Amino acid sequence: MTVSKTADKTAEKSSEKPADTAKGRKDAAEAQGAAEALQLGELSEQLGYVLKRAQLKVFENFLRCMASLQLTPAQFSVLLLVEKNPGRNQTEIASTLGILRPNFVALLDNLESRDLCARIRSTNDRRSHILVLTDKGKAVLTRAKKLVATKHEARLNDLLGQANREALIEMLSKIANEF
Amino acid sequence: MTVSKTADKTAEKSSEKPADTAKGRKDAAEAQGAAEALQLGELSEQLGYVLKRAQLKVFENFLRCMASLQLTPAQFSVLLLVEKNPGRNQTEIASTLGILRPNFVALLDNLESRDLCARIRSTNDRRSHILVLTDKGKAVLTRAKKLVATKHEARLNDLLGQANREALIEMLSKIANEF
DNA sequence: TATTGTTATACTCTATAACTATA
DNA sequence: TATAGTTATAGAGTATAACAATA
Repeated sequence: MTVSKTADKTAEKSSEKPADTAKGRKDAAEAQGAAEALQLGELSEQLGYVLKRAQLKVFENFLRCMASLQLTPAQFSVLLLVEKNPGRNQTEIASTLGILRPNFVALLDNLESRDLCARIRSTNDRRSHILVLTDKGKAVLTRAKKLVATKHEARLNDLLGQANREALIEMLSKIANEF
Repeated sequence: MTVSKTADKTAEKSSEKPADTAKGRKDAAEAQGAAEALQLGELSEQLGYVLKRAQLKVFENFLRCMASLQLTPAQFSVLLLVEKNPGRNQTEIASTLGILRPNFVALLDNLESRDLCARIRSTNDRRSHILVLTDKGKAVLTRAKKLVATKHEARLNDLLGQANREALIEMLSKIANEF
């Protein structure tokens, strides 16, 4: 455990943080000695509420599965997108992921400092940086995909079943794209 | 529009913020002149990715629907939980929602300053504050529920259908509770 | 003049430590 | 000694403005 959820600053600090992000919430829920659980009531039917709680759980599980590679969901998504779209610049990769250009700089600094991807000055337009995966980046991404498939997705399949998992992702995509 | 996503500081500032949280992301995706969309590839099958994007969309829609009442998802969840569980203290309400006690103080200060809920010193244990909704709080919550039902949930039903919406919430609850 | 990458900065959310008043 | 509410504070995430280099 002890996954650094952060890890985007230019100078990485792989210090043993006191806890995964999960800890705080868990503490919050377990602090007092279980004095009769509260009634959630309509809250358990609120889409936003269950969506947010589910998202937190999924990200926590992702971080645990990726602990050996030290990849956050955001970093993994960048690597996936750069692999699938080599030759694109920072603006294109960032905006596709909903990351603002200023915030993408530190994230890329981190990946580049770990030799997972590289900025290449474009010859066509010398303002832009083309992004590519390094050999190490490709290797790490391959291992990351395997971890996601065997640990992360497998867990979800156990919980929901293959068919439900696909239906879930389809509905979430629809919400993300059309809501 | 111009919903202040924040609104938790003790002294509320209902200044016209430059933009809803959504704007930044939208700008990020539309900034450059649509130079051939990128391939999402495996990203569109990643649970965490679609979950996060869907959650952001749902929260944005929630804020728009609640603009007239100026209630955030977190504030709405507190009002719902206090209504359903009157006589509970701050620690119990906060921990059930996964909010840490220190962070719950400003949130409550805001609701109390708007006369939506009240802290009452417990007679049994003078350390704790019992939480209750004020009459105004009950009235606002009633209106909020109607807005959620007629605008927010209705939108989701249009998009997915009633049956799918229920299946979605059930799956998300399962993930939130068992993943 | 407009755009790319960048810096600086601010605000929100989340997290921990430590104080106070009560128990 | 332990707990409830609180304060102070720090770290990530996310947002905007503005600058240098380039177009």
